[in-house]
Amino acid sequence: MTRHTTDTLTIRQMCDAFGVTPRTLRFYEAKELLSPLRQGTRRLFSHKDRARLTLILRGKRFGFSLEEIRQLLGMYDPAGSNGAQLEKTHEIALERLALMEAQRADLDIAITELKGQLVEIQGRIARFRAAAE
Amino acid sequence: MTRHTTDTLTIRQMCDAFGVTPRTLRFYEAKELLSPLRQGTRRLFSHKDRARLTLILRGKRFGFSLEEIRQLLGMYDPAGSNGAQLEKTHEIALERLALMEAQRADLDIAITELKGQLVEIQGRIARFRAAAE
DNA sequence: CGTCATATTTACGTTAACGTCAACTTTGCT
DNA sequence: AGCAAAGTTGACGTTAACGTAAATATGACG
Repeated sequence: MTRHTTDTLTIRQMCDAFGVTPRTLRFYEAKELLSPLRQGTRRLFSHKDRARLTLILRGKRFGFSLEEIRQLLGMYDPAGSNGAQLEKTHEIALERLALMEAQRADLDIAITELKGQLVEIQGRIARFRAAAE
Repeated sequence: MTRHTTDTLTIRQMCDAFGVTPRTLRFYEAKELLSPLRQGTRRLFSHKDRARLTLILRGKRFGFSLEEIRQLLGMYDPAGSNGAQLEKTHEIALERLALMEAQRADLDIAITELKGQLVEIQGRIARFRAAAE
C-alpha cells in the first residue's frame, strides 16, 4: 500500500488524476509551471500544484503556449510583491482577457457556422438515401 | 501596377490581406488545405481560397491542428459525394461541435476566473499605493 | 537483506508548423 | 532586348512540447 498521510500526490497518482505522463509533469516543472515539493528526491504534488495543472491544461485547450500560460499563472499566486510587478501582471491580465473574449466571439461564430453545415450535410445524406430508392 | 482583372489575388496580396507569409500559403497548399489556381507556374487565390483561409486561421486560434482543420474543411465544399463519405463527414462534424461547445464552456469559466483575478490584483495595487502614503 | 516497483536524471529522438537560403524562372517595364 | 521584382521549387534549419531509452537510486516488503 502506498503511504501518504498528507494530501499530496505522487507523480503517478498525479498522472492518473489528470491523464498526463510523468515526462509532462517533469517538463512543466523544468519550465517553472509547477514546483512540487521534494521528499528526498521524489516529487510530491500539493493541492496548489493540482490547481495550477488544471489551469495549465485549460490554457492549452485554448491554444495558449506554455510560455503564455506561465505568465498567466503568475497572477494566481500572491507572489508579485512590488508595484511595478503588480502593474505588469495587471497589464498582461487585461491583454489576455481581451484575447479570450475575442476568442469567445470567434468561437460562437464558428459554432453557428458548424451547426449550419451540419444541417446541410444531413440534407445531403437524406437526398442521397432518397436517390437510392 | 499589378494587373488583375478578375477577383483573384497573387500570393503577395493574399499574404498582406491575411498577415501570413508566402511560405505559410505554400505549406497549406502542400498539406491540401488550399488549392489555388495556376496561371502558368504562379498561384492565384480565389474567393473560395480566401474563405478557406479564414476558416483555417480561425481553427488555429482555437488550438486545432492543421490536420484537424483539414478534416473540418472537408465539409465546407460540395465534394464528399458518396454515402459513406457523407456519413464520415457528418460524424466528424458532430465530434467537433461537441468539442467546441465544451471549449466554449471552459472558456466562459476561464474568463470569469480571470475577471475575478483582475479585481484581486487591482485591489492589491490600490493597497500598495495607499501603503506608499 | 535482497528484490521488485517506482522514481530520478541525462540525453537523444520526434512531430508539427513553419523560417530561411539557394538556385532558378517568369513578368512587367523601359 | 534586358534588368529588376516577384514567384517557384527544393532542401535544410528551428522551436515547442513532449516521447523514449538507458543508467541509477530509493523505498516497501517478504
